[in-house]
Amino acid sequence: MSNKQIPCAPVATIRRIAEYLRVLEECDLTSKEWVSATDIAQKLDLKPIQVRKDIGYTGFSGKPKKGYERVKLIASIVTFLGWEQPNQAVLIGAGALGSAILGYKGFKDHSLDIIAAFDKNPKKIGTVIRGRKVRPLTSLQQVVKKANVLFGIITVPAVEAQSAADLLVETGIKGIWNFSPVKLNVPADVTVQREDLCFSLAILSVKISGQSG
Amino acid sequence: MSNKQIPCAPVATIRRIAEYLRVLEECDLTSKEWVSATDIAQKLDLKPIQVRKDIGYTGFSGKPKKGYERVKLIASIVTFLGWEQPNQAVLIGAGALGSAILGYKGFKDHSLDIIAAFDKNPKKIGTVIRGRKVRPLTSLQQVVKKANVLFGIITVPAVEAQSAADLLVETGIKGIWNFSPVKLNVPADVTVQREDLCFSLAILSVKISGQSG
DNA sequence: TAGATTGTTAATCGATTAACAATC
DNA sequence: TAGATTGTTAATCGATTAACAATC
Repeated sequence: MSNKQIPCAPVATIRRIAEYLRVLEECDLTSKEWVSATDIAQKLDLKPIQVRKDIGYTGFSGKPKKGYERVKLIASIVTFLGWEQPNQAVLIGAGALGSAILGYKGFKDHSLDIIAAFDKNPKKIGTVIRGRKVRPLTSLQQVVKKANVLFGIITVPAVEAQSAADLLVETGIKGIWNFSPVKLNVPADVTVQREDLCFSLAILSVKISGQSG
Repeated sequence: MSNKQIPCAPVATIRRIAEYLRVLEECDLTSKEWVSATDIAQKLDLKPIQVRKDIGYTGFSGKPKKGYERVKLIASIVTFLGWEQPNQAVLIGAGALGSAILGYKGFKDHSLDIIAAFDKNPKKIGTVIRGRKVRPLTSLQQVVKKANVLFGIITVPAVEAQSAADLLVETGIKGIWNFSPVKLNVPADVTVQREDLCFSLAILSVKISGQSG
């Protein structure tokens, strides 16, 4: 009965699960062997029922009265997120934002390893940014094939975003993390995660102005 | 009858409306005086009914058969988003990410004007990043009061995020754009927009791995 | 006029929340 | 044992989609 069908988790659930992982690794809870949905919910202003439902999507089971075995729950979430082994990625666009992302230490905790940076600007090629040598786009295909690269990160200006995406698609990559303010055109089997600051700014703007009304 | 009650728009609607604005300003449509929901939907892979419903939240009305008057719709969206006048913001944390945000040209199109940058590092104070002099946190209160600052942007490391938020709350600011991987503790009347890369990474990871299942 | 398009009201869909039996 | 907690099944809530009358 353990091969129960687990339906695909909603995006909101995935976000929360990533947050549970962080809470479970916080020092407040590291001393506990068992953690309940109530413990987690309290730290995040959520309702215990939601935490339980979310954890269900990972396929992990707790024990009535005790809760969830902390270490095993962490392992289950890590598996659910696909963060067991380091995941290789490449980055296109070694500008200010690209550099910031290359330098972000936090990704190590999420098994993300940006193995190479690419840029079309000849002046940048060959320079070293955050420990990675910047390479020409012509070597993208080769690098992706050689390492087992899971997805590409696009941090180029708007006008160059689509062609960067096209190059990534050409390599056979199935995921793109898009930091440019452009809706990319890609085949249906390629997943794009948009990180468009304009949207967040819009939400914040409306919420703030709405509060006075 | 024009003082009809418009309910608060869902977050997903706000995101899409920001995207409609971009489409309406694209060269493809600038020649058109009238734009229909179908026109917009087609450009974004959405259904016309959703576009019409969303536009309804802005309070703007179209004309049967013709569609929406393009220039007026843009104006209505800009008002809805609170982007009529430049909105002042301050930024705390002049590191790599902070610099990238300070240098992002696209914000001009969204009426965002980051008027000042702050940092606690004495070595950074006084230096100029992307045209803004970095100031000490002790002058935050004064700068916020003098200008009409709408919100604060937090780009400090995780451990400093909460104290940065506390300082912003102290100034009376009602909005925070939080780029740190920390859930901030703020009063109920302060809006926080989280920009946690870890969440997006989680979503992308699950979607990619899920595709093979 | 006929057809395209709007905006409203109703139906559907999916996510969140509640209720509750099972249980260590 | 009694009480806390899980996981399932049902109810509620809100967003999306459909249906359709109104209209330029």
